[in-house]
Amino acid sequence: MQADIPFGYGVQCPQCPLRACEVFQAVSDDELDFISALKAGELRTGPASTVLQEGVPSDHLFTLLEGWAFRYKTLDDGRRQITSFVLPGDFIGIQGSMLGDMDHSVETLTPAVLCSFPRKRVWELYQNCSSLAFDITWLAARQESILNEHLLSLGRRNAVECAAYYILHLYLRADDVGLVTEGRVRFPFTQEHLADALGLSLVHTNKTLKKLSADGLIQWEHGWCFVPDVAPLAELARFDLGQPRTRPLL
Amino acid sequence: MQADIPFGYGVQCPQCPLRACEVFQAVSDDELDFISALKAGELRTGPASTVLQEGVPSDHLFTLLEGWAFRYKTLDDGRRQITSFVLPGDFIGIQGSMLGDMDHSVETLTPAVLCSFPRKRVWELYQNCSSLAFDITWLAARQESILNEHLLSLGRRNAVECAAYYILHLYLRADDVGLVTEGRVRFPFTQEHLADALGLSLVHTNKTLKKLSADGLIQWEHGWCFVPDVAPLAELARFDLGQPRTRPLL
DNA sequence: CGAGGCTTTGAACGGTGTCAAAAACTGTGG
DNA sequence: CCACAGTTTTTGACACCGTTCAAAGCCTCG
Repeated sequence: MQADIPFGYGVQCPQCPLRACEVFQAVSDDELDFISALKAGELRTGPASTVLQEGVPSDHLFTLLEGWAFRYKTLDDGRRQITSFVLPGDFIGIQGSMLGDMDHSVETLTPAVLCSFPRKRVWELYQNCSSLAFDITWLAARQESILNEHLLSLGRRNAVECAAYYILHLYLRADDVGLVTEGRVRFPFTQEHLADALGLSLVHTNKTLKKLSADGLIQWEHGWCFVPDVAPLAELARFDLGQPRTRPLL
Repeated sequence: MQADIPFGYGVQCPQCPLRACEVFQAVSDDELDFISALKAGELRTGPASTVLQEGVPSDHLFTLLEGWAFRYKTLDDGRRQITSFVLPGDFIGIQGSMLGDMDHSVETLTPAVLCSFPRKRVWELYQNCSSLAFDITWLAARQESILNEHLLSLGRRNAVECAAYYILHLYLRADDVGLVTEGRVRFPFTQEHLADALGLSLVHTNKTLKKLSADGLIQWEHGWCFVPDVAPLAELARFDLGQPRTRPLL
């Protein structure tokens, strides 16, 4: 995929640039028709906009087409935990349509383009297109798997391992959707965001990143992260490379 | 529900004692027929048996009918993170059937009875019973929500809050399936299990529990936990009571 | 009664958090 | 092109929460 080609207004699903990425499983014509018919429209936002909010039911589900976002929860005294970053191709808002209210919020980091599906028609999808219903469950299972691994990280990895794990995780996901060029990826978030994802303080996150830098494992400057070699990072973080990465795109 | 009534051999789904719990949403006759037809059999295990193993694909999905179990992941040096406890009515193994391999293991804490569904017929379910397909996704979304909250706990709550949160969480889930009597619930696991769930060391977990005890918030002795009052625990843990609790049962 | 597993306690260490301030960077307006 | 304000990164000092190590007590069960 050419990550730089911006989405025009009113992209038709069959021409969706994201589908060109090889991580996304092929869809049949029927499925594509169904998806097209389901699409309610596009949501274009600036950076730092709240797309979904904890405690609020949402009338729409979204697939992020372009840009970055993150899911998070907060404690009432302001402590924030980022539960995951959202990259192009990721599906958000299932919580809202299944459980009623969103259990977390979603905020954009960059200007973003989201493809929206009306919540009311999800049920229709389950009745009329079982393969896509299966895909939704598949995506939920994948998200669960990502959360499990993150939980292992927060609970049992120390700061250095945890940071190494997380950066590698983001790097690989970004690579999947064509956002990595020669080992370089734009990370459009601050160290504070990373700290909130790792469950560490900002200061300690900074020192941890410095350590990874000093060891030559990463270089993170001016919003760009360079990973010279994936292998040593994976070893430090005990990251299981070699997991299958293809997935459905709705 | 009468939690003490043991399951006889070859329980028929319509007579499944679990269904009597009011947390579980009513099913139509059609759905019940479908579930019955899908059921491959029952798995009865002793305590400490591995039901599903990380990295291995599973031919079956299970609903836990009776007993306790837990999901966990490990790092290769032995550090273990318990990602969740499994109580009666919980559905396990979606990862395996969706993603191919299990991303975590599941081990029983007590003798257990599990209702098993062949993985191969999940697809059939999606094609022929969309309401149950929806329920599976619903359960996956709920699990995701539980993991999100746990992530917030590990990342942003301190040891006391985190323990308070988790015990309350378990207490309420146990209550849902009739395992609580007059504020008392059997916790069939050791403090080491709890430590592995909270991401704390065993020693510190013990001291944290002592603190909760000293403050009169809980009493945990000989495998029984007594919660005199839910409210102060919820306040300490910033636990959102008042979330809807009913869910489907497969 | 003995053995093994679990819980409890104390002491010392160290990883991470907090506080405070400087330095570097970004974007804006002149 | 520069000056300035606000944000983000970086650094150092210090406190504290949670870990580790070690050992004692306590249960359970054969």
